[in-house]
Amino acid sequence: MHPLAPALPACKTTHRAVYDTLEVVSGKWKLVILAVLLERPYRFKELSREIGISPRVLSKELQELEQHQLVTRTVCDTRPITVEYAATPYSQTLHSVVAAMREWGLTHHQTIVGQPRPDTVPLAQPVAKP
Amino acid sequence: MHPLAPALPACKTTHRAVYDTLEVVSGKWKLVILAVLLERPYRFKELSREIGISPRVLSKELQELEQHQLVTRTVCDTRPITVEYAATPYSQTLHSVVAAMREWGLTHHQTIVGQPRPDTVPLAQPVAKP
DNA sequence: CATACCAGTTACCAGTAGGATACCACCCGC
DNA sequence: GCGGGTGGTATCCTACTGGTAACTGGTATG
Repeated sequence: MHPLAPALPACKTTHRAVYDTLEVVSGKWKLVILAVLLERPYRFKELSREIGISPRVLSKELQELEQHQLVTRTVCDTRPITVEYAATPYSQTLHSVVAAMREWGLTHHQTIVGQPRPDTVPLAQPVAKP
Repeated sequence: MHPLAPALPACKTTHRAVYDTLEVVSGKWKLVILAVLLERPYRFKELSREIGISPRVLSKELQELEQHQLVTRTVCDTRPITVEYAATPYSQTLHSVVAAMREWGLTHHQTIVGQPRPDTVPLAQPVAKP
């Protein structure tokens, strides 16, 4: 499996590895953001609207992801200047994690609710609060 | 992929599914506990010592996992009574998530630190506090 | 009887994650 | 100048996460 990994006292190795991963992608949003960015690059506000996260929090999350080399931030020389966030090659290594969570979330939702999410519906934004 | 899944407006579907998953396994410990329990059943204190989590928090996490049908709690009729926690068949469906995080954690640690974790060392418990 | 282990529970408390809201600077079209 | 788009920051605040410590109640061991 991992050539450098030693005798593998399974439990210790496993739980520490999972713990290490969680330290990087902890919190309510990091994996969600990553999941979205792994599909295609997004701009800031676009991302904010897409997943429904306030700019303050999004900004913080993106900075942390950038520090961990999981996303890149590129300023595009357009008028209105736009900023594009994209998943890095390194974050591709998280793809299996995200994919697994995606699959599980889909089937779990059906297990609980008994029907798939109404994804294709016009999906009125949570309501733009009158 | 999922027969019931419709036209798949990829982004929405993905981020919601990941979000759903995170609602179940959020927090610092749930996935760690699950990772360990997926290897074999554990008793309460055993688990507590293994991953270094206080009884209060462990108790709460286990209850939540139980509510989500991800672990079972069985009281064993031994003297000192022991309680065994085990992963349910349903939690097996999370195995790919845990496995992916395990793998990522292992390689990530090497990427950052440059060497694998010293797993096999005697691994003095965080120090049993005198 | 004292001590120790089991599986928790309760009380207390600090740090923070994350939400709401407002605001800034920049550029465009009108 | 005004309104609307961009990408954020600043401020404030609350609820929750999670840690420590102490305590219960049962059984076993010295």
